[in-house]
Amino acid sequence: MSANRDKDDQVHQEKEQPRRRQARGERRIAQLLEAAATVFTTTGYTAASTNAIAREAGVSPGTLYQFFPNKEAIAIELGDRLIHEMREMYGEALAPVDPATPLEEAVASAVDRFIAFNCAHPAFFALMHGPDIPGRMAEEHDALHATLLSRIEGLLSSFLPDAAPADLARTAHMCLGLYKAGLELVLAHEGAERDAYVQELKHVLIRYLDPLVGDRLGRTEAARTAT
Amino acid sequence: MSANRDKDDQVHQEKEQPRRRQARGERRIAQLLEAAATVFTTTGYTAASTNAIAREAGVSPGTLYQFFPNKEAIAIELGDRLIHEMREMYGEALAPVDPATPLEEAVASAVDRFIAFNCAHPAFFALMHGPDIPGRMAEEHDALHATLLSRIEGLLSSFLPDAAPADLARTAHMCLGLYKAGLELVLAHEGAERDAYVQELKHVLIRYLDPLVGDRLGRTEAARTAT
Amino acid sequence: MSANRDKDDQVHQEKEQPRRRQARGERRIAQLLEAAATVFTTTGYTAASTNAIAREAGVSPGTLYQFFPNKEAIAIELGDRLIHEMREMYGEALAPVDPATPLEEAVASAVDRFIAFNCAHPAFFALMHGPDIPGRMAEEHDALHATLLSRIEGLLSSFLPDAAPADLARTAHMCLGLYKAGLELVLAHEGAERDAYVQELKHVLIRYLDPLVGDRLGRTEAARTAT
Amino acid sequence: MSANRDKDDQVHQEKEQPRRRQARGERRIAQLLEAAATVFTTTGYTAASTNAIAREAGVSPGTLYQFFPNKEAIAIELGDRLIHEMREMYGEALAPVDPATPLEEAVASAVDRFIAFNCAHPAFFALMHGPDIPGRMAEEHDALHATLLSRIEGLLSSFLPDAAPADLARTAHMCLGLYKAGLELVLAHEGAERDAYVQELKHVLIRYLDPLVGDRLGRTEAARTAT
DNA sequence: GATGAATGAGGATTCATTCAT
DNA sequence: TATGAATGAATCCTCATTCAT
Repeated sequence: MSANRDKDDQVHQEKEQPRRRQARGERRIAQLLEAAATVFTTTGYTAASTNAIAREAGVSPGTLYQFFPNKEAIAIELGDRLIHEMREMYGEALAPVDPATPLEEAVASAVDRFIAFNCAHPAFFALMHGPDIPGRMAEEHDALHATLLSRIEGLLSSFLPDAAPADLARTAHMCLGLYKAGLELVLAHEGAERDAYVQELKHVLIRYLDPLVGDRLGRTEAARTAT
Repeated sequence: MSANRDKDDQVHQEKEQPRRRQARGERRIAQLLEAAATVFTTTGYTAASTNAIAREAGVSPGTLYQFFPNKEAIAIELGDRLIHEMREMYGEALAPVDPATPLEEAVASAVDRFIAFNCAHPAFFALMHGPDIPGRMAEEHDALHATLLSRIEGLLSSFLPDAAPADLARTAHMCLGLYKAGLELVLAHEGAERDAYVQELKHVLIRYLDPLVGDRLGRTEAARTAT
Repeated sequence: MSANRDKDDQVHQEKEQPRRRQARGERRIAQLLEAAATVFTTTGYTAASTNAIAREAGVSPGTLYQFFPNKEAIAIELGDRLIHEMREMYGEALAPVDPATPLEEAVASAVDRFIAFNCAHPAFFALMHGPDIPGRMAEEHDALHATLLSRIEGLLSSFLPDAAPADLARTAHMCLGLYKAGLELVLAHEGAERDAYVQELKHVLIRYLDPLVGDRLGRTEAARTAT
Repeated sequence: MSANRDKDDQVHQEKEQPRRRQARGERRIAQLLEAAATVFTTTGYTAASTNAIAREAGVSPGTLYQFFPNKEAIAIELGDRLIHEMREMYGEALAPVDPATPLEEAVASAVDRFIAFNCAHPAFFALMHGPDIPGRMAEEHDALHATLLSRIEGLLSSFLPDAAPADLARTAHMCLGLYKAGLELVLAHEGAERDAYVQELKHVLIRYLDPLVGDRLGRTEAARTAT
């Protein structure tokens, strides 16, 4: 709840008692988004039906459409909130980092936090799970994607201050892709095996990035060491 | 009515043999699979409808069901054929490799071939594209997945002869995941950018695997060199 | 927005209660059941299609499914309502009867009422009309059947107080079977011929039951008299 | 195989080798009818599909339609053959009987034979199982029905020589209906319970008919005795 | 005759969305 | 606002029947 989001509370856009109205509305929206998260997680985004979401939220379909113009909008808003929550949890985390931090540590911490967040908010995975058709990115996922990318870019830029923007963007895309791939495997397993996959994912990212960073100190040693 | 058809006179109590197909049927099947490939590619597997496939093939829905009991069966058969074709193109490629081959070269070649195959058969991507919900792998994708995994394991085993089976399997899973992630990015771009992504994907895999191979000769040097 | 609706403000976490229906919905249900009755009567249960029922009711297929999960449910509800109506018309009729009533009279009255009811509600016949394959009783008909049987057993038990339960059940099954058979013939004819069949049906039942009752007074005389 | 059916063998309707052709055709027809019997028995007439029958017979749908113009025709022909077989087994059974035979005996014997026949040819039941809609008798069942009725009338006429034709017909209809009702119950049970139902069915018929016969000797005594 | 391919309307059911109350 | 009713096109799939070979 940073400063720029509290404004709504102060500005009365409508006459009457907008406070109460909005309060109830907010609750309904939260209710619906929670339900959506559950349904997305359970059935996947595509298979999720608006009726199912409304039912899960304990409201009528009509009510749902009072707050969201369509299914996509629900996904978008849910994504926004998740991003927001992420930001709250980790600050502008993944954001520029003390350049002195070893890459290893930065990556490991980022992965751990990402994964923790995903486990806490399984809907995140469902929303992140890209387009069925490469190239055609649906609006829902788009926003989420863009945000994640920019955050990853932020992180990377502190390690690769000299990289060309295009290269940075590409690297960020790669990292996100690799992360999603790893996450899928992580979520598909449990216990020790899950931990092992987490470890592998870290290796992948560290080894991928390490040579790009290269000349910054003697960090390369780390990447060279096998499991 | 050639001689070998008059046998009917002796009343062959025909058992439940796989009904012999006519040439026309074989053609229809090919046609339907081609149509399915198109539709899967265009809309993704989940959104693809059997009616759409039939329409694309220029036949009635009933005809489709004469050859396939359901959508899943189409995906499975299409997957089988693609795998088969892959095998024909590359032999038991990706299969064990001359251990003297440098990792770099092996990975680069495998990626190039995989990608070439995917570009030639875009449906492959649609079929490979995993489950919406992690853990719940549908039968359609399962077969394809299993085959790919075993091939990758084959390739890896020549580089990691001493790895424990569980580790080998995990590594194979990772490689496949990474590959799929990279492929998505590759397919989402064109021209020089696409090539750049191909290169990145190779880096990812090589750097990920290199330390695991490690002790085999002085191959590590390669991985250390940045783009 | 009357007072009792503002309670929402306290956020009643509404559980999975049987969603309260609106009057309109109740009307639609009645409408749909009426339509179903018509279609069942016209085409028979098996051949009746949900789309046909919806069309007959003048609504879209979707509307039908808002109230009934499937065809079976329609049949069951219709059956329930018919049973209910029957009970209302005749009280716990067919239920135990003054033991002094002559069998003849009891049967005649029961048959007359049953037939009158069937003529008023022809769908009853369609629903009663058993399984296509003996032994495999579908749920729809089952409930109706069971109810009818228990009512017949009730009637019978006042005449056969000493019968073993198994015999009573068997006799009830026979009576129901005979009744259905007779009903079919009755409905297939009109006017005087119909009346004649009604008479025959009564004879059949009376004569079948009379010897079972036997020792109760000199009732046997009746059965001995021919048409 | 009475004399009037062997004629086909002697009369060459077509030139060529009609013998072989017809022979093969007859075999196919028999094959198809057998398959139809199986399918009708398994799924009921309405639910039986021509494709299923062809499959069961091990031939293609096309072949089926080479011999029968439609599903109905199959049922009709199957019914005819069953009737024919019945006639062969029991001669003009159920046909007029030595008037001295006690009614009891005649009915019991007829029921036993009918039931035996039904158990040997379960398709008979499926075909006999009347129209879903009273009054609308489909052609398939019609023929079977008519034949059965005329046979029952034959039987009855020896017991009721003085009955008006209309009464005779009505009584025959009743008997057939009662029989079908009883058969359903008989087939729905097994072992001792089945036998009990057979016994009940006999009682029903005997007691129903006895008073109609009445004046013929002292037969009434039998009917008066309870189980 | 025999085959298997082909049809296409029709079946049950779902779902995003809109409407009347 | 909130509700539940209403929609209708779309989904997968079936089946009696016809057609080309």
